[in-house]
Amino acid sequence: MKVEKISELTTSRLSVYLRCLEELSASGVRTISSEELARKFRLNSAQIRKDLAYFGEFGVRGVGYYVDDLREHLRRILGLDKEHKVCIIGAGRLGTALADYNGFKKSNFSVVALFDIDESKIGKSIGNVKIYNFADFHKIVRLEKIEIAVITVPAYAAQQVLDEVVRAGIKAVLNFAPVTLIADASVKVKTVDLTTSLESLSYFLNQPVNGRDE
Amino acid sequence: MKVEKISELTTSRLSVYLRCLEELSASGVRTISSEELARKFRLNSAQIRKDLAYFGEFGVRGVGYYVDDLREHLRRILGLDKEHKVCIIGAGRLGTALADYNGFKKSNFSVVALFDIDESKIGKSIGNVKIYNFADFHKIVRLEKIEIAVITVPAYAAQQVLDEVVRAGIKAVLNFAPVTLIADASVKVKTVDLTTSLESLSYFLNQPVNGRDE
DNA sequence: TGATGTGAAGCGGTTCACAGCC
DNA sequence: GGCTGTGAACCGCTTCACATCA
Repeated sequence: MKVEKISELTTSRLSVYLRCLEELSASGVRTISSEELARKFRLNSAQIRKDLAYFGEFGVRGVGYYVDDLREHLRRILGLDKEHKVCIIGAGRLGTALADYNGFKKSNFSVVALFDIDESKIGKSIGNVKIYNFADFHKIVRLEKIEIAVITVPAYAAQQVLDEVVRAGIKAVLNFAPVTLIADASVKVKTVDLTTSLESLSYFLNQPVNGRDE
Repeated sequence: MKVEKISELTTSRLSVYLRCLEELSASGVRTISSEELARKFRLNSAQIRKDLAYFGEFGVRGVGYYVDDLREHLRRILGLDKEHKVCIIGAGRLGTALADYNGFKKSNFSVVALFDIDESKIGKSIGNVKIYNFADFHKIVRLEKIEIAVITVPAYAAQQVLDEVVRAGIKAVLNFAPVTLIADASVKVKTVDLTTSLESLSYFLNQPVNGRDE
């Protein structure tokens, strides 16, 4: 085990490993070697071992890893053993779709608020999630102990929204607006840029040989 | 100019550069140096020059790049000078949100079909986009000349859907299902994994110092 | 014996620094 | 003089290969 800075590449893979382990656990597998895990899910065994070794010695030589044990370790490492409150800013199509998406629940994320500035939307609900006035953002964040913000507003408004999010003390942001956002280094902003993803795909459409899933 | 394999990192940045140039062009800027472009949009000037140099010599020494000229070059390189037909498989919340999203139009993508297997959805429309029976997938792909597929079905169905997509001859896929998909190397699959993105953010919530937008 | 944990090598991408050209 | 295009240096991540240990 090392004391190094962990890259986002590693943490993303931990999330993938966790998903694999959940699948294995559900189908009754008790132990698995890095080799077998790699073969089953198209990963690299050395990378699995190295990623895990950043955080401890979870394996048993000659045996492999205990599936349920490792799963719990990963959940703890990723901070998924505690619930995290999430808000979504921008109650458009994408924002409401995400608010309604059940897939986050098993990771212990719960969407507790939507925000918008459109009077006609404020006060309504999407599923159990109420749409609040963005003017009340700070208050609701404090009240609900929101830790993560998802930004689904138009590009032109995104930086302004992010500034407000940072001012409210939120340290983790998932941004869907197709712009590069600037924030203090103490705030982790991850941008999911669908336009860039598609445009990048478009390039490879015209190439003789293509790559595969990454 | 080199003849090398272009990485997805490069093509993604080209998409970003294009967006920057469109903004500059709209505000009347005629020429720009890589240095200034980098400063304005938080990029790296050497990287801009190197990325562009893979495709030609677009700049003028002592001057910089002609904004409109470079923009058109990038549009052509990314294949955005021609329209690309897109279909979305899975007419749930996310699929319909994407079908209704206008942001792709200016990149010359047009969503021409949604697919589902749910009888109650088939035949309906989201905006101008009709929901078809997935059983008719091959026929509609051929008829509409669809080149790109977006997968927004549940995880358990995604691989099966991808296999069908590949069989229909589609070479570019954007996948939102939280699973690693396996496809032939001639097909480019890009996965946008929201669960992994959030779980990765969750990790950084508990860390003393965090990174910034990447 | 068999699989982990890990130093070392390898590789790809980024940044530097400057020759070359407008 | 100023900025591009690019070889070289650098850096970080991935993969290899093996000493180590249950």
